[in-house]
Amino acid sequence: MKKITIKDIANEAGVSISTVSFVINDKGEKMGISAAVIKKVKDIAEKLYYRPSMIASSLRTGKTRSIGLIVEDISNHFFSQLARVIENEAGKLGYRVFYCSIGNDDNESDELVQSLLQANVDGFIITPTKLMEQSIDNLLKLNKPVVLIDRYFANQNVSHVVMDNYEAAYSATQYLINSGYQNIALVNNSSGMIQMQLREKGYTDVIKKNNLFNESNILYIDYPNEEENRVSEITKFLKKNPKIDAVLFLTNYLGLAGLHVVKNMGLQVPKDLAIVSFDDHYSFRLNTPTITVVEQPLEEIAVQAVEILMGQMVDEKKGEVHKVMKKGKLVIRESV
Amino acid sequence: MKKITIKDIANEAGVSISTVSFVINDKGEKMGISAAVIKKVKDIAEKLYYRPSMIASSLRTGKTRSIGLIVEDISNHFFSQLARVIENEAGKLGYRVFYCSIGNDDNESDELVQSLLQANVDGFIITPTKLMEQSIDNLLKLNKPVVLIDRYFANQNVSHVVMDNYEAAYSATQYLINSGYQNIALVNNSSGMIQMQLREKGYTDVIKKNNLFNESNILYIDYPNEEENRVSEITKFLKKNPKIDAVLFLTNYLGLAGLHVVKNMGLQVPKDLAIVSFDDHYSFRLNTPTITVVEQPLEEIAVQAVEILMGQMVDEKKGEVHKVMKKGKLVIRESV
DNA sequence: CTGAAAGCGCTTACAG
DNA sequence: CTGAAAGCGCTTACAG
Repeated sequence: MKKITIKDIANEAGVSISTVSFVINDKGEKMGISAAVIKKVKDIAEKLYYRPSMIASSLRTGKTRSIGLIVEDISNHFFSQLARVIENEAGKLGYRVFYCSIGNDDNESDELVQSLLQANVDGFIITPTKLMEQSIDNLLKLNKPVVLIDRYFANQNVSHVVMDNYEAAYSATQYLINSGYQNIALVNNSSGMIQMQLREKGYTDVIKKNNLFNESNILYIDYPNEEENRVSEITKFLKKNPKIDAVLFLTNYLGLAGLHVVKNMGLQVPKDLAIVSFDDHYSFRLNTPTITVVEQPLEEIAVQAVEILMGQMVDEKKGEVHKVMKKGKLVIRESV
Repeated sequence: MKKITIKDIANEAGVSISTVSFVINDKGEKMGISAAVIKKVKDIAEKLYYRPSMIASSLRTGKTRSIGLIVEDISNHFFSQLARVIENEAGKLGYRVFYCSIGNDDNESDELVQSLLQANVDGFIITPTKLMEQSIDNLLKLNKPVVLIDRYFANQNVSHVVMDNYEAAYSATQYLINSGYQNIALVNNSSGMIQMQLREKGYTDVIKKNNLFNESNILYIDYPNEEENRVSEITKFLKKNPKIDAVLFLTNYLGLAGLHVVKNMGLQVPKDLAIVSFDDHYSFRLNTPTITVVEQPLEEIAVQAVEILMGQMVDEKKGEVHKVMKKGKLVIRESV
């Protein structure tokens, strides 16, 4: 079965390929093609199961109707959810999404960008890691629309959609303080990424305001890292600081490691230790007790990121930069 | 910054575009191009940051060096793991992977196939759902390489790589019997897909052999379905059949719903109820007690699926059909 | 109202 | 050892 092209249809219909192209792209009427011809062409296209070649049309127009999505790790629930919503949103608008994960080697991130560039995606949505600032600058130079999500670079003027991390951490910590905890620890990673800094700052500010600050209550876990190491680091940390009565974990995998530790050490939550984690996860809802979390407005973030990106793909709005913050939601469960 | 093409390089180097093309594709030596010219062209390409247009080369060659991957639901851990390994394997061979999820509407599955076809993928890896048999037949007619994973259609002669579901269910059930359980329930879904049938048959055969069969010990949960419904169905089922002392859950999301039920009903595992589930999941390892599971050889399945697919993409092996079964692994934890 | 033709950026058979 | 040219399947400015 050979591939049906626009030419086959033109032959069959006895018209030129231009006419077929106009009809197929629903420009028939605009180009003043007679209703009879339009119908004939459409019927034949259907009869022959004609599928336009995206490749050929991309080559001609320079557009692929696709966007590249680079996330930190697609196997992390947070990112796979995000990806799913983005795919849906983009799909509604007729855009395909090409995913990829940065994985563990930040050095490879520019290669991902290059390969998406080579695939000629029309725009990018990225959760950037530290080393990507340069890659993103390059995209801007190439005039490629880019929207960052989850984090961004403070000194770069690029559209982004993120949660209000400072506020979310501030509220979560405030909630722990209000619940009577006095030695509230923080578990962060060492990535230094801006969203992590802001979360830490939210925690620190409210803790200091309440005169509860204690530097040794803060743990940084190397990033990236394996779960085993996270578990052993947190265990060591809790053993060394027995006065800690609550912990705020700044990402879901840190929180999950925390649950393992609690389990291993036989601690009672929240009696021995209260827990709040950023990002929701299946295991947080299933755990006994269920875990209080800061839920990110994933859906809103994804929807708006796509919207902004689409805006940047039409010429008039090309230069507009939108910086959006969405509020997180403290989901109160049983762990505090 | 304009797009650099082969022509720019040819101009700069003072050679023809053919020469450039040969060099870029590492056919320079074979075509007898002088080492000096090769070096010159390569240097210029690098200096200008030349990136070949995949689109143009695809249009010309008819190959895209990409494969389409259709999974049941990318947000399910099992499938996202599978996707990740497949992406890695394919990546090693210079192939890009386009994912998509069938989601909840089986009727849309043919559209996914069509859109991947339109994107001109060179081959397909699919976890088919019931309604896809026809779509897959179409792919075969179009001479597109296809490898099915996780399940297949009994009457269709298509390459596939699956776990030995019958054996895995048989062993898991045998293990429950050996551990002294007498009223072993089975929770299946109503999809009727072959892997589910085989798992059920493995269970049934060994149960009958031991004279433990009881039809009311088998529950079918509508497919597809929401977690809440799964939880309430399982709850009703366990309440109605109080003699049940062990349950074999045939997928990870059934097992997870089962854990919710156990939690809600306040049952002690394994004292009140022993549990084994198919497919591993983070929550199974974190749960107290940890849950015994049938782990699928994900990595092996993914690797071999890619291997077979690649084989089918070279002409000589085009027609070869490989049907492969891999053994599952019973991971013994604390829930039995 | 419709067609002939150029061109997107490549690859490759052919010629010399 | 290297180049001129055809062609992949489209879109679109131009002509009539």
